[in-house]
Amino acid sequence: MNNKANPLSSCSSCGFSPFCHLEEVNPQWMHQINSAVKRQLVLKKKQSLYVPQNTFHSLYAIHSGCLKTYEIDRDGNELINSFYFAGEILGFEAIARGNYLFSAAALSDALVCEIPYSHFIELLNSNSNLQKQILYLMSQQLTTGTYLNFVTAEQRLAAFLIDLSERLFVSEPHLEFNFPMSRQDIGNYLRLTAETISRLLAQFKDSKIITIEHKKIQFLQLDQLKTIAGIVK
Amino acid sequence: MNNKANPLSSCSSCGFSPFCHLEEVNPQWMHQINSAVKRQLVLKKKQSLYVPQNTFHSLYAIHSGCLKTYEIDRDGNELINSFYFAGEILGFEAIARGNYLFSAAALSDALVCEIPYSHFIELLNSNSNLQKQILYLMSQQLTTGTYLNFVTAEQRLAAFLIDLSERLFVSEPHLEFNFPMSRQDIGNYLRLTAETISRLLAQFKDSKIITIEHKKIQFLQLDQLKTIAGIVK
DNA sequence: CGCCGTATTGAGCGCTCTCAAGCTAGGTGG
DNA sequence: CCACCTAGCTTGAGAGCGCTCAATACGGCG
Repeated sequence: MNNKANPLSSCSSCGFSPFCHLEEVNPQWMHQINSAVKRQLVLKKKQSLYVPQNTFHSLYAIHSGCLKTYEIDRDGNELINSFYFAGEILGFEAIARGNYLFSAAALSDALVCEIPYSHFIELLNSNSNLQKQILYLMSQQLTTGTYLNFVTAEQRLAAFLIDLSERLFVSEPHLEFNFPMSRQDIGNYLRLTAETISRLLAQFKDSKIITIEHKKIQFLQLDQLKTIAGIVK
Repeated sequence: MNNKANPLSSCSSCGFSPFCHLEEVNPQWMHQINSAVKRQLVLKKKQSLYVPQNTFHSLYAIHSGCLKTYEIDRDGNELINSFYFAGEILGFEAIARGNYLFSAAALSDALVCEIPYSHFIELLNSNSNLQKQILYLMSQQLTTGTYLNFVTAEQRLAAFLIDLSERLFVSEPHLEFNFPMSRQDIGNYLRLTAETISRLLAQFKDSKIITIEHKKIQFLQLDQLKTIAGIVK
């Protein structure tokens, strides 16, 4: 892993900025947050950020790029626990155990900010608004990926696609985007095979619900997709 | 929901005490925690604690009994999100959204303590050790129920049984215990049918891995069960 | 251009579901 | 105390969804 000489220039370019997403960006926070970041790490595609054997010391905020956390089961299957995109934070699950539960690896070239847990705690103690924000973020993580709950493959994939479109662009959801991960990764996440993902995408395409060409997907009927996902509201 | 006249007498009888599990019980904490609890609620079996439409105001600590959180999908299936046992806290997932994501209902007669979120926040601000403890608890919740990850029904059930035995008795895991929930509930949680649960339990029994009679289960070969669950270490 | 990882597509199998019938335990009322 | 009732559990037979295995096509990158 490479260290960057100049850690951070501004809050807006910092992956730690989700702390600030919900409220007006506060110059004082910016300073506090920036000082909590130890260094930025440049990750090449497929490069590992941490493995379960590593003792927990730091949280990581994603500045740019995508990562996955995963474990390998007894039979050699890669079980992806979660995907992480720009502005999201990895490592919360390690607080309780003292070591990382999963392996984390980059899906693309990525830039992540390391936040030592001790700095993080100090930061929380110094600012009760940040504290609320952290509770908010952790709570949010408790609610993400709930589509693994769903029973059928169709439902899971539809819900995943919608979630993906919402998380890839924090500002506004896009109807068209590129998959940051392979069919195999999607399958490893949804507990389906790459073949099933491929077949389902073809099926959605035949039904005119999406267009898809390689990594590029476009939603033609978002409502229909939501119906399949079981998001009724 | 009934209100009790006398909210709390001592920390040891309080469901909020998981805050204190990890470190020496501190009299000062006890006082702070007890004052954060608004009231205790007595729940009858099958009674509802909250539904998704309810605005989020409070967290709930389970003093005694068991609860489940669930949602009903488009096709009418009850998807259980999580089970909660004595000493565990419900509601963290609602912090981000502002309302509860799931319905919560009692699996048995239960006693829960209501902790208004505003009290909770004050409590955190007043005590940085409690703050660490909360991060610990929320982190823990990020790591529970990971066996839904597993692919085969056998694996999921084995992992569920082990987790259950560890969570039902905080002090020391028991090899023998009674199921607090029905086969149907287990199935609704693991995304399997009650019939499949029944068949798998019979299969484990035939393999001399467990004994089972109605609600009473005993582990004969915990190692074997762990192997099936894929917990290799 | 040629290579290799990734994606698509097809055929057949197996695990889990569905549907259905019988069983058990516990509760209720006479 | 017993007959009955009901919800939950068990067990069986057949169907279907998603998996396995395999062949082929595609595309990025040297």
